[in-house]
Amino acid sequence: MTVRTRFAPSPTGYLHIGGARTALFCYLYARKHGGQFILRIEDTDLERSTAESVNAILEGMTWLGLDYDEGPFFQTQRFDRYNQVIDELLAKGLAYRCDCPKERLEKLRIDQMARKQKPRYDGHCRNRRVDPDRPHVIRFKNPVDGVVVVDDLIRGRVPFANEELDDLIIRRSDGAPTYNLSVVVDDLDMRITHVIRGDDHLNNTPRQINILRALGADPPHYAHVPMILGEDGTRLSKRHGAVSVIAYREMGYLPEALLNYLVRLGWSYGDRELFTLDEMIEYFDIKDVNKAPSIFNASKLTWLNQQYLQHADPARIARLLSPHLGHLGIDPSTGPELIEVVKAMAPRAKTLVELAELSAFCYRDFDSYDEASAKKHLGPEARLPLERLRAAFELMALDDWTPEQLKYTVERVAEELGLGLARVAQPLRVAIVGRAASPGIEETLRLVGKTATLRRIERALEYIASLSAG
RNA sequence: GCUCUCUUCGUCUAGUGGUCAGGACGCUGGCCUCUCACGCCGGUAACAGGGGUUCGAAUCCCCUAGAGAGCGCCA
Repeated sequence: MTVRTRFAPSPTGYLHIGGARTALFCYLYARKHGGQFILRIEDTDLERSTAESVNAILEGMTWLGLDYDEGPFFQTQRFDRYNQVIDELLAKGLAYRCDCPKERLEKLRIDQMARKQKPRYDGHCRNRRVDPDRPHVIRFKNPVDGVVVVDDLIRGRVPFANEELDDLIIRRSDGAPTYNLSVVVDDLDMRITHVIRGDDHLNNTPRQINILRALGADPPHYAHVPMILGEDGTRLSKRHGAVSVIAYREMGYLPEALLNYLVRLGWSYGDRELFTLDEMIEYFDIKDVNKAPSIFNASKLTWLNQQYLQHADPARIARLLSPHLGHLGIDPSTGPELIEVVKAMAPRAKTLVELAELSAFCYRDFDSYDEASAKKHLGPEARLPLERLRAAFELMALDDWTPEQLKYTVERVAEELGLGLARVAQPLRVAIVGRAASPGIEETLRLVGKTATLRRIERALEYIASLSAG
């Protein structure tokens, strides 16, 4: 039997970090076994489901590169099928109509809580005849005794006593089927072999198995992956900052970095930290996933992103960087070749956003000097080196404005003045970049270009003069 | 409250009866060096607690504590 997994988010928000990891695990497991990965949108909650959320989820999946073989399927388009199954259950006496008013249910719950019992439906309508023409819901007749065992690929054997379960609603009074029913029917119809999903569904699983059995089907394999928690150890939510996958794209993260981070959350392969998607597929096994929840650690993600930024194809990074430069009001076509800028700057940036900021000096004059850098390198003693550099640069032909010539020129000026290279290169760097950090000085000069270099040296000289005057 | 689940450095993890408890991120000392980043060498820091079983326990059993999830006409 070929492996078939599915990712089944409900479109009530963006694709979040936890969902993305579940999707990744489903994807990897299917790919590893040469099976199929299916996307299903669980939108039976008409109240909260939105088209925007569907788009956001699709966008997230596409960005991450988690391509699915079938779908997206929408549960709202399968209501007829669910109702057919519900009617079948009804006809076979495996489900029943219930018209218990909400007040009764509410009172029941309060009484049970008061008696320190788990709130459960008491089966009041199990053997009553409820008029089909009056408002009612359909409940599944859960077995009253015995044990359901969830044989989980990650948790192991988890037995549940049927007496802990109650007769859950499978069709609402408005005729819409509920989650537990539609999931079961879909997984069955879509021939899902491995249900890989969040930990929060473990308690639902025995109910679903019971429905499956009532339908005469064998349950699929289950794997419940632990949750991802925020820095404070509570369930990841908006107040922990960015939780949507798309937010990470906006913050300048690479999809492969996010994927790499996510796969290592709850899973490992020896001491290995870096994985390409193909390597993940090769090494991943759902059985190796940890049982304990893990805390989302942004600094490790950032480190991974830097690793990928360092080794990614410059042409691709250039493409991804353009919009971020745009946000800063920079048009890359107005300056040095973007790909050259990327080659020089990308290894020093942690995100695309940072890369854009660090690269801005190549395209426009900076606003002001970094205070500490100016204080350290643009004192009176910087005047002479800068003047000599200006003179030397002025004499250079545009054709000679190459890293080799520039390096030679800077070194020569230092030599002539009997200064260490740092005493010359650093003032120059602050003069043309605005701060004391940049690629090698010759590379920096080349990117800035002759005109801007001379203009900025002039500015630095004025700055130095203003210090002694002021 | 009830049911289920989980528990190794701050964080992600390796470990499946005998290890100086390993790696990674972070933090940190140093080297490299025109600066930054990278890289390299080093440091920091953990078996939740208590009982057993065993010659020997992070590893097996029990209890306690803490954490998470579920208990909806949400998914």
